[in-house]
Amino acid sequence: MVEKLTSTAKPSRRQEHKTRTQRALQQAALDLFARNGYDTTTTDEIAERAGVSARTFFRYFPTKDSVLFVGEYGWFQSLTEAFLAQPDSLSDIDALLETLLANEVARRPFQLWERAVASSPTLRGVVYEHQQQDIATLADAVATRRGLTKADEGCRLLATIVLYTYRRALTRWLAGPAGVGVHDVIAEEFEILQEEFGVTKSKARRSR
Amino acid sequence: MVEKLTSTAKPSRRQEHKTRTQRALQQAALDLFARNGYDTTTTDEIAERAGVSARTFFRYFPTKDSVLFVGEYGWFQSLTEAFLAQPDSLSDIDALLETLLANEVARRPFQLWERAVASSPTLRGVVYEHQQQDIATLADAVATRRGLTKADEGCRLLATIVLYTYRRALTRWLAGPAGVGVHDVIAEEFEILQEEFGVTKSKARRSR
DNA sequence: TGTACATCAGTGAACGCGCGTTCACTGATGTAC
DNA sequence: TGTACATCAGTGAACGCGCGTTCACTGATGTAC
Repeated sequence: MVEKLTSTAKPSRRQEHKTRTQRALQQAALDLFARNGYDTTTTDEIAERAGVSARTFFRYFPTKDSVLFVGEYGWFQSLTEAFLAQPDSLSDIDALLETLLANEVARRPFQLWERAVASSPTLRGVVYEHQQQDIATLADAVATRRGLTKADEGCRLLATIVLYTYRRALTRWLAGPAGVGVHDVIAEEFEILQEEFGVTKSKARRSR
Repeated sequence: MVEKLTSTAKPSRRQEHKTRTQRALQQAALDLFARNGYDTTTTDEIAERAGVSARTFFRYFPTKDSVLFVGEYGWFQSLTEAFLAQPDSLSDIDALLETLLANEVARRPFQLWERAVASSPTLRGVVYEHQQQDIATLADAVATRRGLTKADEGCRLLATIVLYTYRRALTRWLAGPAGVGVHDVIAEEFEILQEEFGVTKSKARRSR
């Protein structure tokens, strides 16, 4: 019998089924939240759309909002690692810019996600907290790159501003026409940053 | 009979009583949220502490969270006006810095507020939305100062970064020892901004 | 100033609703032999 | 390969809880005369 080999071990039939159920719940939640809004969507609806009983939802997620965030770890971690892998010749800001430019973002899922989050203060709050976490993580990475043992306020401020600028770029990208690449918007946003604050001469390329 | 004159007209006994009740509810909510957390505080408790029946709470506030935000308008509006009143000789950033330095913040109430907001994602989300509003308002003011008819992305980015930097300063001020003035922390924060991003030579004064 | 009526802030009780929990159960998958 | 048992994902029903609403009422304040 041909056995499909996956990454580490064979996921048992049970495990596979569990994973499928979880994914189905998450996808159903994302779709419903994006379409109808978080507050008007009940956990019962999500379960029903995922083809599973209402009770099952809470076997996978402790709270209604957590359905959007389970498994969301790691992506920022790898972004941070990519940042630390940038050549030393780049300034911190340029290294950050390069890292962000190299980061691919899938438009459609991101759009659903943004809509879902925008539909509820609760979700916005949770995302905000994650952002604070991300800022702290990035600030530590910047500190490492600078040879500091611990992030100082400079590292934190830099991380804060760069991440909010990045977020602005992503939001503008989503709001804009579908043809434009993320890269161009990010590059443009960092050029504006340079113009407004006289950022140390960066190699940010002229877009358009 | 001596009549106490207030600002515009005589507030009737009824009106006075209403105002008192509302204030009592808001104060009770702030105290309880800050002490016990938003989620573990019930509207019944708030009403009880304010010396009023449970039902009355919802006569004043449509939702539990709105108790913290009613009457919160205007303060940012006047900050914006103060910004526009700064002399033209100052650069936009310096004008913003001057405005923020001149803005007095009462430590204790602000501390309660921060604790309350920190205790719940829902409140964080609402505050975040208000921040976005404030950023848009400030961006328009910057546009006005620049003689633009409408805020462009430069105005918006500037407003975003300045407000987040301000917020960082306030947070650090609260976390620090009680003796330090807000002004010093704000000035220091903007110096760091200058160092990190090479902001156009500003007259931010050395503190300490 | 005094009386009669109108308004309206506050109350009490009952209810709907959705999140999240508890408990006893079913049936498919996995394992021991 | 086949049988007996163990595990565990999923289910159904009932419940607690707090937010927010509805309705009929009370009693103090305000107003007309």
